[in-house]
Amino acid sequence: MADTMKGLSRTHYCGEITNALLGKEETVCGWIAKQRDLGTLIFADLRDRSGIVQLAFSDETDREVFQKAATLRSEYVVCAKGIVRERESKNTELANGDVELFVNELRLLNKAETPPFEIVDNTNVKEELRLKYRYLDLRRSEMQRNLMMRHKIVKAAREYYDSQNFMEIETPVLVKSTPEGARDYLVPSRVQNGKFYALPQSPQLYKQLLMLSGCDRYMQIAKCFRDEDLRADRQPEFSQIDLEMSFVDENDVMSINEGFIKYVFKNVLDIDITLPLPRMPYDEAMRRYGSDKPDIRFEMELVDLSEIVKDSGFGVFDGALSAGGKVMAINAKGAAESLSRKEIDKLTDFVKTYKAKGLAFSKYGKDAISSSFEKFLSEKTINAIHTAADFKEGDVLFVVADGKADITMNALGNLRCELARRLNLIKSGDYKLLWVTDFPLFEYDEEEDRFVAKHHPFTMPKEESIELLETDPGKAYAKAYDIILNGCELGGGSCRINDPEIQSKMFKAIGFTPDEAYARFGFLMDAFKFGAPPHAGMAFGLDRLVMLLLEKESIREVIAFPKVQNASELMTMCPAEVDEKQLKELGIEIEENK
RNA sequence: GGCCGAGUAGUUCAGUUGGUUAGAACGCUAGCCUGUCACGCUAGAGGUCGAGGGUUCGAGCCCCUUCUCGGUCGCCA
Repeated sequence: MADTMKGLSRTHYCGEITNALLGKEETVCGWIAKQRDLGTLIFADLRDRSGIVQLAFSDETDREVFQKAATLRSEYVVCAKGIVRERESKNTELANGDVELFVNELRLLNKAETPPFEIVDNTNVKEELRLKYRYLDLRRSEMQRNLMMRHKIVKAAREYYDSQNFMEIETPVLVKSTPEGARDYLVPSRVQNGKFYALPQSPQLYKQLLMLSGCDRYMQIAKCFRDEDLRADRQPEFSQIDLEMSFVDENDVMSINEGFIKYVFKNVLDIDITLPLPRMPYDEAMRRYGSDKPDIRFEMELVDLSEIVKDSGFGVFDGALSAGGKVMAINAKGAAESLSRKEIDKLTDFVKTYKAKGLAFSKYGKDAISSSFEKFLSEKTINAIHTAADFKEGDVLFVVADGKADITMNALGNLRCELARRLNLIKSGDYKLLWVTDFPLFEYDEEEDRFVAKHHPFTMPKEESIELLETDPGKAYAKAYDIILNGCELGGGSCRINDPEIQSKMFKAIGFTPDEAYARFGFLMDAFKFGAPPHAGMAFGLDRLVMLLLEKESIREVIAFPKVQNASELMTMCPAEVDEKQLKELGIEIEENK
């Protein structure tokens, strides 16, 4: 039979038992992390979310307490009352390693089975097991730290946006499905058989309507859902710091929200961010970094060789250029020694995953250059390439040529980041932020043979692009902006269309007939007839922000109960089958997927 | 849907060319131990080698199928 806490009440968290309390009688609660039985002397480390305190027991004082202490095992739940005293030998590893609690009353509140893995900080247990027993994993101080960091960031968001006159408003979780964009999670309606709600991919339409309602400045810590495949930084349900503002343009939105970033970094990490953050148009980001989310912690920019190798007579280059593509390079400075021929070959496979057909290289070793392509080029061309790329002894030059410029840039952009990892160009604790602006309004969807909105169909085109909506949509640019932290998209937003005329042109450009547009977004189009203010907004990926501030590789480390790659949750084992009765009520029959 | 990687005591791993009874460390159990804190010492328990099939005199190891987890491409307005 377990003890109760009757008559005892916790006075401090374990980590709060310090030498400031010497000589005082205090009561602590928690889980046994470790017990060391020396025969007539027993020590036990007691852990709670604040840290650890050492409990000490001697058989010379209270025989009963001592015998109980001898039965303590890992993860037993106890409450202990005792006197704070100095240790005879100190533990410098612990913040409060100079004191211990000499216990005179011990309550065994609950026993525990031996846990499937040791609950220690530097664990290397497989993540699968950690997730199955997530409640045990979360006992680890590292995970407690992660959750606390997340809490602090959410708190900072509420504080900051409140100080800027934003109002937190909840929007519905059961919403109408809008087939544009990501796949929706669907929720069947029982009351209306055969009909479905969707879970929101974002509160987008509601927050725009709140602007129309005169709320002026809205924010919400919003749960969002997308039924797409997972990645290390992508979960099917995730949280956004979502906001929208009226009577503003993109400059106002960027300036208010970089203020939030500054506030978070100062409050959570005590790091000063210099404002305003740099801004870079999308086209420049692609040209210089091969990415719309450039990591500017390191150089290694793309070099366009297209002009230099024009008419070079080398089939690979000529073919790419005549198809309208680009020949571009990056110079891995000083990488010649660390990159073997074998590793360079592996990098060829790496760029192939981004649809590049191959990877040409030149390696400038000691006094000699080995190259996969220079033998096909004239000396003059070779020299021009070396000059353009600043190719010197010790460098390795990588070249990609493709008939599609996007493929060349994307492949090199990803290669650039991969090389930075391999060559250790990225320092821990380095945070580099920027805005990427002026995104294309549309991208062409080959499969559907039509333009689709790159951001979403309520994004305001740049003034000079409005007439292109009807003539040449592919050349139109949007009043959209992303905020990038260390090569990761931290958030993004746009100015929204508040003019019904522009909105209908927009729908037309993405191939919606007026009827189709009305069927999907009629409520919004109707609303916009009643005086929609100019408005703009954005959303931050909360999980990603926490992940980046903690320098974690996986978003799962900062989510209490995350899902794994096949979108199941290993602790509760959902999704799961449901009762026949439940299905019947909903009028749903399951058909086996072939 | 495609590609790549991993799966061997509770945990993390080793396991040679296919060859005797599959090992180590930590954890766990028991005993001893007065200042430990990665306590120490002694002893012990613990294995469907992810699963199924095949090749072989013989499979943890080779072949096929499959499951699980991770990474990634597609996908993610």
